[in-house]
Amino acid sequence: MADDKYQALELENQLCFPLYAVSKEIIAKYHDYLADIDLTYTQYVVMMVLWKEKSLNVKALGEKVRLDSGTLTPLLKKLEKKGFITRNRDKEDERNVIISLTEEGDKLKDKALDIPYKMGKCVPLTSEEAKTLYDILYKLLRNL
Amino acid sequence: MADDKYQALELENQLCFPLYAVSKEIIAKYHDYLADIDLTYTQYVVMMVLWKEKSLNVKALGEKVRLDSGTLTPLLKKLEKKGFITRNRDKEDERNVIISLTEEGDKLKDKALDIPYKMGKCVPLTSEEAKTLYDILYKLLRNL
DNA sequence: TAGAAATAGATTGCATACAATTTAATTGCA
DNA sequence: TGCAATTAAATTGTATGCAATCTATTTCTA
Repeated sequence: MADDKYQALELENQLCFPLYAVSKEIIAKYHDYLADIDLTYTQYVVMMVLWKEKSLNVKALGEKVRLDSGTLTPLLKKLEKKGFITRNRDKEDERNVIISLTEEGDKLKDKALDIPYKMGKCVPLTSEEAKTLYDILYKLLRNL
Repeated sequence: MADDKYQALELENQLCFPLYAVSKEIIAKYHDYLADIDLTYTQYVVMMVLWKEKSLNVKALGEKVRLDSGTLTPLLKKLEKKGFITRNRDKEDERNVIISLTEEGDKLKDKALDIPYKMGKCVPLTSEEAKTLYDILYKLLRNL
C-alpha cells in the first residue's frame, strides 16, 4: 500500500474522465444520422436552438449552447454557406450579428425529427437512470 | 400544442447536450491547475495512465483513454518534447511504438497529487450524487 | 459632450478529435 | 514458402474548442 497516496490520480477514480469519454462516444453515435442531413453534432446543437428561437444574436446563441464566438463564428459561416441560416448585422445595434433560420434551415427540422428517437434507442439506460443522470447533469450545469 | 412533435428536438429534452456541456465545463476547471504543471487535460489523462502503467504501446494506451492514433500521435510527440515520455519502436514487433515514462515524467506525478482533491472541491455534488453519476457513466461506457 | 469603459463579434494561435487513407511490419493460409 | 489479410502507427483533411487579442460600436460619466 506504499502507493496509496497516488490512488486519486488513477483514471478510474475520477468523475471527469467517464464524463468526457461518454460525451464523446454518444456524440460519435450521432455521426451517421447527422451526416444524412449534412450536420455535425455542434451544428445540430446550434440548429436545435434556431428551430425553436427562429432568430437571435451570436451572444445569446452562445449562452444557450455554451460556446464562444471563437467557435461559433466559423461554425455559423459554414451553416450560412450550406443555406440553413443567415447572418446579418443588427441595424439597431451594429455590434450584434443576428442569426436567422432560412426556409431551407427550417425544413431541415422535419428531416431531423427521428434523430432523438434513434439516439434514445442507442443509450442503454433505463428511463429511471436516464432521468437521474439528466437531473444530476443539470444540477451541475446550474452550479458549475 | 401544434408543435408537440418537435419537442424531442429541443436541447433541454436531450441527454447528450448536458453531458457534452458538463464535460467541457469541468475540463475547463482543470485548465489552471494543469497549466501549472504544463499539461492540457488530454495530456493529463494520458499521463495518469502512464503513472500507473509505466510503459505500454500506443494501441493499449488508446484503448484506456479512448483516443485513436490520429489524436495520440501528435499529443505523444508533444509529451516527448516536454521530456515526460519516450517513444520507441518495439524491437519484438516493429509495428508497435512503446510509450514509457521518463524520470521527469514520473516526478510530475507528485506535482499533480493535489489536483484531484482541488477538482473534487469544484464539483458541487453530494458524495452520493457523485457516486450515482459515476456508476451510470461507467454503465454507459461498458455498454455503448 | 468627449473620452473612457463596456460590449459583441471576429481573428489568431494552439490543441484536440476523428474519419479515411497510407505505410510498414507481421500473420496466416493456400 | 509466397502472398493476401491483418495489424499498428502515422498522416491528411475537416471541424471543433477556447484563451487571448483586436476591431467596431455603444454606453457611461466626469
